[in-house]
Amino acid sequence: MSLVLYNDLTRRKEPFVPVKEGHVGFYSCGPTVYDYFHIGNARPFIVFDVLRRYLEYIGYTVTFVQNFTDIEDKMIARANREGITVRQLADRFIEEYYRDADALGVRRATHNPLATEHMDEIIHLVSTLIEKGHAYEVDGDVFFNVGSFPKYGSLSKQSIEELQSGARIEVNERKHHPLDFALWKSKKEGEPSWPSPWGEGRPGWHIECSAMSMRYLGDTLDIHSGGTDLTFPHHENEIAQAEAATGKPFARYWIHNGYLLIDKEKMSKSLGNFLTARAALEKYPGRAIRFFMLSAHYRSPINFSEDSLLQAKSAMERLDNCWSDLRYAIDNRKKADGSGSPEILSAFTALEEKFRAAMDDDFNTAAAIGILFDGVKTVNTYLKENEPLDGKVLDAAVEFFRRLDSVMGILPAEEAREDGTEIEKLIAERNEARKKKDFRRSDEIRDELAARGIILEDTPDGTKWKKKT
RNA sequence: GGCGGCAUAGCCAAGUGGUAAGGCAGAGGACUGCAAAUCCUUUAUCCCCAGUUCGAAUCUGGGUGCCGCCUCCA
Repeated sequence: MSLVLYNDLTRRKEPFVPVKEGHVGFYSCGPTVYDYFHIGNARPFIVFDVLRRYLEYIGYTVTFVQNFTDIEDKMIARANREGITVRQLADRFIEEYYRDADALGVRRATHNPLATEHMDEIIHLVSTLIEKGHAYEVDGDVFFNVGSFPKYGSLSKQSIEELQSGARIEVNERKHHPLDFALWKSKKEGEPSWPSPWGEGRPGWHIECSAMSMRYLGDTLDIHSGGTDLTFPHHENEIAQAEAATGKPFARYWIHNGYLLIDKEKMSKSLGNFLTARAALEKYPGRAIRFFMLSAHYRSPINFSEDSLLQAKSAMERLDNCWSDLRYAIDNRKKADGSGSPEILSAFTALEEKFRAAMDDDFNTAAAIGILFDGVKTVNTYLKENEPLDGKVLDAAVEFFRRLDSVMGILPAEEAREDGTEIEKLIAERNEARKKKDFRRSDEIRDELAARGIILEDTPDGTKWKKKT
């Protein structure tokens, strides 16, 4: 049993074999930091974070690189509009990116390179392309010569002619061919620029990813990922730039996540039908959003809706309840270290194997979540039907969830237990009242706590409390 | 015009040849002072048609519907 993933290069599932045994170089296209990212952008961040975690879970050392595009038309436009520099704009939204990504449980990348900090690599790559006859300069602009790269179109499975026939590209007479794209743009009034052999200017959008990915991961990456809308032209162009320069395969596996739809339509900034992740996070817990994203296969489209998010939230709460019941059992319920109940221990082992099989099959997170819930059922039933509880089983259950969650990242963070002295006092008072059958008073206390977001549960072993999600 | 995706219960969603995971919601029951949580029971023949096969949601062909890429876009 080993990892198989769907490679867009070949349009089929392939066994995963990295260039260097035991190591994975993984590049994922990151955001242009001109605004908050929207919930559709959040999908690749979350989904590829899980892929990265899974690769680590099965033993790989992963170098995960995700860029920030910090120089680009929209950056310039917005900075000008706000009367700040492009640098200031980038700094601000990089910070905002981290804030939202953190809230969504996305682990920090190994490297988050910035285009503006890799001008040497970019210029060097452009120069190489010119030297090798794959690019040409026109008055300070440099274009990639698509005709010089026969493989062009191989990722999107389109020939140059086909791409061109449907194209809605503006005619630019300085280009030799309509599909030629800019590697370097000459400076225009009011734009930041960098010196280059072709004069002052700035890089085109596609070149940074080729330059920076190779800078951190070598000429051949193991995995390159991004949203499916990047397949053409962005990724096609990345391949052309990199392979024309190095003569080596640029990335072994190309994986693209499906769109997030809203009202059955693609969510995008240009359509204006977007919801920022920030706004979504004000409405739903980050873990619920994450759960929602993982509840479908990463290549399928998913539809974002109030209802979907509420469903995800309820489902997540079932998981949370089980987890907190388990912790409560360990802290408060009598336990004995017994034989370890072999049947249950092996049930956990079997479930983890199923989890692995699901994830090995092109990262089937939806199936993986199903297995997580099989674990929930196993634990709940065990907690209900066994007395005394066997410490070994409880520990195995915790271990099971911890291991799976190291990949999924949807369980609540281990937070320092907050001081519950006052809550405990009220609970004691309520239980006194209950003993005297003064249910009016006891319900009053329960309502009072509920208003503060504390939910009580009366169990045979006493009253437990938890905070509302 | 070229390329691609999707169609599974009220809702979300796995499953890609052997008689449908999981979750949400609903119904009934157990437990509870009442709740909450939990457990038990219960809810589908897989868009349509034709074909291949002993056997198809799963393969083939033809429809229908929805979505996307070919332009900045995750």
